[in-house]
Amino acid sequence: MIYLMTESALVPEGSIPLDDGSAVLTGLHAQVLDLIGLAICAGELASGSVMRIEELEERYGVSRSVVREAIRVLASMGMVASRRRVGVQVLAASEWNLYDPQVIRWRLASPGRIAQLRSLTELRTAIEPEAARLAAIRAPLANASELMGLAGKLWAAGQANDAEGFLVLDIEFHRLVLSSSGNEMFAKLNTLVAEVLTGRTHYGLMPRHPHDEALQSHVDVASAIQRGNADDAHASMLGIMQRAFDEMSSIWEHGSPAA
Amino acid sequence: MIYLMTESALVPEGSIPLDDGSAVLTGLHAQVLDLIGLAICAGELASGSVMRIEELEERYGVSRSVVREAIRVLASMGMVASRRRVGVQVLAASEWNLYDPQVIRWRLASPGRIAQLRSLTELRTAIEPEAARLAAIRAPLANASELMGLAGKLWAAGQANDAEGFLVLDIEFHRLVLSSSGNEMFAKLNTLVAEVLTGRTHYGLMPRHPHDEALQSHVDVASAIQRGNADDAHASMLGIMQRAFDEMSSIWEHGSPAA
DNA sequence: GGGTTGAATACGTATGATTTATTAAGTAAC
DNA sequence: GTTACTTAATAAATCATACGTATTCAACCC
Repeated sequence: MIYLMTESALVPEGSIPLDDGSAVLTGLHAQVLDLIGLAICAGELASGSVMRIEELEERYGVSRSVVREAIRVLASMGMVASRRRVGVQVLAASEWNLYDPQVIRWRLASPGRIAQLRSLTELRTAIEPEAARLAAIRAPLANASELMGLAGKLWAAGQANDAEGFLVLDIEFHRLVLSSSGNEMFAKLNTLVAEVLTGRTHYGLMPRHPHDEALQSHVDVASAIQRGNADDAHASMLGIMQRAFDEMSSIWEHGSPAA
Repeated sequence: MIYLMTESALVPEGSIPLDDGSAVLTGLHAQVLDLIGLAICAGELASGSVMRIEELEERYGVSRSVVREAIRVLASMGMVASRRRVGVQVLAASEWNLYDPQVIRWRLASPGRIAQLRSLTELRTAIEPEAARLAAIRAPLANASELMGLAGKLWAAGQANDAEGFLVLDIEFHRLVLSSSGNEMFAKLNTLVAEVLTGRTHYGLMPRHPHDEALQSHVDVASAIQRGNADDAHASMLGIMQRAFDEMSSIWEHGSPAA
């Protein structure tokens, strides 16, 4: 039997994000959902295996309603399917909603996170240069100025070897580019990008010291957006992406971060 | 009070896709979820408005568990948040999981679908050329051959003015390119692309007769992938995307499909 | 006026009863 | 032996109800 935390008086139900990227799960429903989701993504509950509601009630020591609600959410994520007279069946990974923020977090917390970071980085290579191009065309002046400011601070944090500060600024920079694209679908990928940046930093897939060219490219992106030069913005962002991909590749092929 | 269909003996719980793209919703849970989700996307339930569980029970004539499970799913999609002593609050559209297939379907069924098709088409412009590039590098020979076959049939269907046949083949062509990219994140966008292609056809945002260049571009993409020429595959797919975007733009600016 | 207390409220959780779809075994007919 | 039909077992789906618990709001006191 797995014991779960009871409600605290401090926070509303659901998940409350913490500064370090983790979160407190309040409410039995959210906790059970998290445990089952993690177990599936980690492969502990293999594709095809079935479980009964009653079995889950006992395992987690919660009531039917809590389990059922968690199962419904997992079903809407394509992770399980529940069928009468059979039980709750774990579906193949090809069925999962890989763009669901919760699924992304579960997979990044599982073995196989490296392969996922590779997929996500490839996705970024397609998205972010195009977002930068659109931002150069559509971004309000205020956003462009803020991007310039962020690029400056990012440069400073890189020079000062301030890894944590760098990460926060980097996330904010890319978030602002995505939202400045004026396209809701691009903007929605900001959580995905933030998870990738956090993940590659925490799992040692970044060079210990950011390369000067990477820092300069961020300035170039911001400057191109401010000038309204779409092609330059695209090219500079593409440079950032390719460098990020190469850095990750070389590190996971050689084992440890380069200097 | 809204009356819902009772279970039929023909199909399992959940949603069963139909040939025409629609689906039968079996199970009270799925029906209630669909009704509320649609109402929110259509703007009938405005952002910020609150409803009580009991109120929803009465409106749909179902029990508490059914309503609660639907609400939990909507909460995981970022569409509502339920807070004690307040009720269930509809969240702003900026919080919704726009990549959830169900959310995409609800939004395409709502007014404002044109704006969404525009966003989605812009997203395709970023994704599909890159997917074609990767497919040229990674696609198994069998996939490349199948793409060539599809491109041929697509060309024939276009010449024959067979709109329905064209749509089916077009969906299959783009699905195969995405999955041949070898990237799970790209592959997962096949439902999104299928929805866009279906939507723009059914809402009259396609030219009545496919342009010859568009048909030729599909052949070019398939051929480039088979030759392993990444840059050509990228360029040809980009051509398809830009033409699609321009066609949609000109139609919704002038009102009716061009010849 | 500001902080504290307390009651009202609506969600959260637990549980038992009942219904319904589905599977699989058993049976009869061919 | 295979097919078709019937029946029983099973587990999810639904309903109904009770109780627990956080949050809000207002009355109250200092």
